[in-house]
Amino acid sequence: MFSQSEENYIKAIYSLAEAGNENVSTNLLAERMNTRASSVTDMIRRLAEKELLDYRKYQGCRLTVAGNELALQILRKHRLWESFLVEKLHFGWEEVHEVAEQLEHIQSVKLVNRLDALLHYPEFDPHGDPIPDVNGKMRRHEQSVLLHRLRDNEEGIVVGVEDGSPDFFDFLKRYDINLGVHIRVLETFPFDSSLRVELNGQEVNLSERVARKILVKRKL
Amino acid sequence: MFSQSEENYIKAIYSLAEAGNENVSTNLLAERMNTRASSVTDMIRRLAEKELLDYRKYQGCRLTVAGNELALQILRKHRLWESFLVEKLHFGWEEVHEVAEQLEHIQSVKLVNRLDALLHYPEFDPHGDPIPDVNGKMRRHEQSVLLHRLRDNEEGIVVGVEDGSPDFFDFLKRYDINLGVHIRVLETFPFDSSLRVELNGQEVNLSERVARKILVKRKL
DNA sequence: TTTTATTTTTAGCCTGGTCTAAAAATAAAA
DNA sequence: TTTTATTTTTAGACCAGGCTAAAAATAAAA
Repeated sequence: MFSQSEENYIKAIYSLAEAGNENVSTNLLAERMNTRASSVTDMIRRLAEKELLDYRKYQGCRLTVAGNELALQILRKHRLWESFLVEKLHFGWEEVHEVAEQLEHIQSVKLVNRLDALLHYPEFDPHGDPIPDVNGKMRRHEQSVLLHRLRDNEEGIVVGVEDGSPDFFDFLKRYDINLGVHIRVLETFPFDSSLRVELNGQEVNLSERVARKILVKRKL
Repeated sequence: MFSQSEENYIKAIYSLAEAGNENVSTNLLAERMNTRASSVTDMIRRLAEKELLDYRKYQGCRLTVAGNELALQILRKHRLWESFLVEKLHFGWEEVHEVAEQLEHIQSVKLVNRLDALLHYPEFDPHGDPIPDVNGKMRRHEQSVLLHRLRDNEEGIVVGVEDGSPDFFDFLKRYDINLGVHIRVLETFPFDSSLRVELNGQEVNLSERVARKILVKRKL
């Protein structure tokens, strides 16, 4: 149906749009895809041709309904495979992304639905991200989110953790991070994806690894 | 490491070599790959360049040790995925090939070994073909083989079937095919992969579907 | 508003993998 | 052994998906 490259572009556009970009600019997409703006322009033209996105020269692009559906379908596959790798093959959550990047391109509706069933229709993947169901619907995490998903200035209340190792609990104790604690994200550093946060009246820098293990409930 | 296309060529050369072709000719390979002889020549040159096979102009090609190892590794992945699809996702044996053709190209040593463990290190795939172990070693099926694997003039003794449906048993009863019956393959028809066989003193034509469900022990 | 800086697009080239058509090598037949 | 048929290779082209360098459009600054 669509090439791996096309699917990767669609996925990237989806995620950039979700992160707040109405029209995704060529340069932004180029950066995300680790490629050149010229290559992006070419691909965008092809994808617009296939009605997966709307595009006006110099104005960036946005997914059409069909493009959105495709993105959700790929996301579904990616997250189900990640779940499979962790649940059934005992991979660490940090190892699965790379392999899932490959597996998400396997073409077989039956396969992905059977996988879903094998895993008992999970609603969230090992990173805490929601898994679209067979119709592309996601349980929009009204409830808990992993800390690293908060954006600058968002605040959440700790409702759980996703790691039971002694080292991790030592860390939490050191900073008095317990259930019910309020955490506000002040700044995120793209370099290492670490976060400067405010909690218990102090400012702390949390690594990505830590932020991906702390479940919070968003405060609106 | 290697492209999907390259891997598919290696696989095809392996299987043609196994089927008795010392040096695999360009035309034969073209036919198997559903492509043109000129394309094959190109690809063979590239693969020879990469030391996966030996090649002398107009003389066909054969796998090097490295090529053989690669072929076995791909075969291992293919057959483990087929086993997974049948065992864990309840696919029918006839549906799995196409999907496994895609899955066999996923690059992750850890993945395939974990899959192997999940399935408890199976020695044969759902079609009865042997699965290479982590070192590329195959339990050469001294014992039972599916009937369709016999070549012209080979003879086997029925030791089991791989289907429990009433329709299948009706068929077996009609031709008096029971445990212990001797079957000699007289001729195989590439058109539909059906077989003309001699059994119980009669000549019968068996479809591929049937031949893939009957387990026999080879008579030497 | 005009100039300057930035973003985006165009134009043209490259590689992998395919194709067709024609030439060359090998095999079969006379 | 010479001719004819078949197989295989070469030559040249095409497409997807990338690249660089330069041109065009937009945005920012003077």
